[in-house]
Amino acid sequence: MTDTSGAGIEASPDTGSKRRQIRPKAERRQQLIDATIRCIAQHGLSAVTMQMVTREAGLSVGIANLHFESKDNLLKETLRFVAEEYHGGQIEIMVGDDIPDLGERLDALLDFQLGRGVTQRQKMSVWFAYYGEAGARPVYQKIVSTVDRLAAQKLEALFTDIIREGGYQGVDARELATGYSALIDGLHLGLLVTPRELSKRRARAVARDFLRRAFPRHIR
Amino acid sequence: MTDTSGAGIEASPDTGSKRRQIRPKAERRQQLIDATIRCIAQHGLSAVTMQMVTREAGLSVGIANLHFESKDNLLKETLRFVAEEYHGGQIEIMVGDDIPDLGERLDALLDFQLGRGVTQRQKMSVWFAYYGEAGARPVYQKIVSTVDRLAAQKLEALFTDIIREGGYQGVDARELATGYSALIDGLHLGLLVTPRELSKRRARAVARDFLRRAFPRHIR
DNA sequence: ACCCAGAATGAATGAATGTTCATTCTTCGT
DNA sequence: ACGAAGAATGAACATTCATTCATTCTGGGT
Repeated sequence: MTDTSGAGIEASPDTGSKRRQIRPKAERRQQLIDATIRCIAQHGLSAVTMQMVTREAGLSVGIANLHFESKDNLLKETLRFVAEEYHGGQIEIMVGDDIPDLGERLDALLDFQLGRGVTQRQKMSVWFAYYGEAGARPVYQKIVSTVDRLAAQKLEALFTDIIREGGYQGVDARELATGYSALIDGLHLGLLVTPRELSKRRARAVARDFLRRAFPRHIR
Repeated sequence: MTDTSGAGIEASPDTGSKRRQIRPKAERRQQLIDATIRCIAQHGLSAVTMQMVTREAGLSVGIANLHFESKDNLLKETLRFVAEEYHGGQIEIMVGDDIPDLGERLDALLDFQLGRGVTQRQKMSVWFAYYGEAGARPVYQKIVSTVDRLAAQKLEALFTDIIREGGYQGVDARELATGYSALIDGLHLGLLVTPRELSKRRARAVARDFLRRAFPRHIR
């Protein structure tokens, strides 16, 4: 699914209609999660309040505790959603046979990781907001590492295939995969914290450089 | 005070002394910043309270507002301290003439970045706690990018020297420096969030691999 | 010995926030 | 048409936290 489009992340609440609407639980949950993402991106995790989130979603305060038991739980579920969306997208590219050429598949992966628009910046903010708390919250650590480990395995497998196909010598797939993942994370950080110094184009160039140096016969 | 609650990793200053001590302002400020670092590492930035910090420091609540005007300011000054300590250490290694050999200087830099001092969970936690909020707080962004830019310049200069000395062809110092910095940041993240998957030793190996691939005549 | 500048204290205050729940409203099956 | 199930509301409540400030205490200078 190439179109994730952020579900309703950029949509604003219905304007004017004051009428109370009844919708199924699953839809409200997603609506609240989307609002939470927007709030975290705009105000930071530590400044997010329930009132803020429910107002952003165009709903009343009580509803958050109706569909999620607590604020803690809402934040937890929001992290789970973002983590699964991000890693799920990566994995789909890596294991899918849509792109038979391995070099092109690498490029598609890079596009997904560094190529998106404004929505991606929101997700990045959320991502690192949780990372910041992960040191003190085992719950967050567990959610992230679960999906992370799977993505790391798939990346290592992809690299292994590429190494075999290209006949590259003296290269360890696991070590390269670790390095590439860390590089992408670091570039995301740079884009978030020092956007003035690091443009998206330059970030892509840097990541591509890493891959080219490792797999010269596959990239460029 | 009742008890100085040795929860902190670093030993607290005076244990058992209930007597009120008068110390110069600068000393108290540092004491409070240290306590703030410990609290953020243990409980997360969003859970830190003034009461928590002052108790950790073995002082009363009022003192924090005496030496720093507000909680916001205390957090800001703590970030400034951590940022300057980290980047200052790097810069000292990069520009100092203590190590004339450029390859060895690179190794020393790597030691500093992934060795004991920095990779302590405490410092890492603090670092990324602020990164997480930086997307929504321009003040944090500015503090980090100010020191960050200086360190990036020094790193680029060091890489330029190495490229000249080694006669490496087709390598851009600026791009390499950006990549290396991002890689180090990403590895720190991995050490913090998924310590089970990424050991300190492996992180060092990955970073060294990056450098070796770029400067084969200087590393190993 | 004695003073006093200013360092340190912590109970009190008021604002902000998460959670609850009695009540209202919508929808859908019959 | 109608009633029940349950979705949605938001005022009220209890708690927690940053900040204040009247008061106490300490140590160096005289």
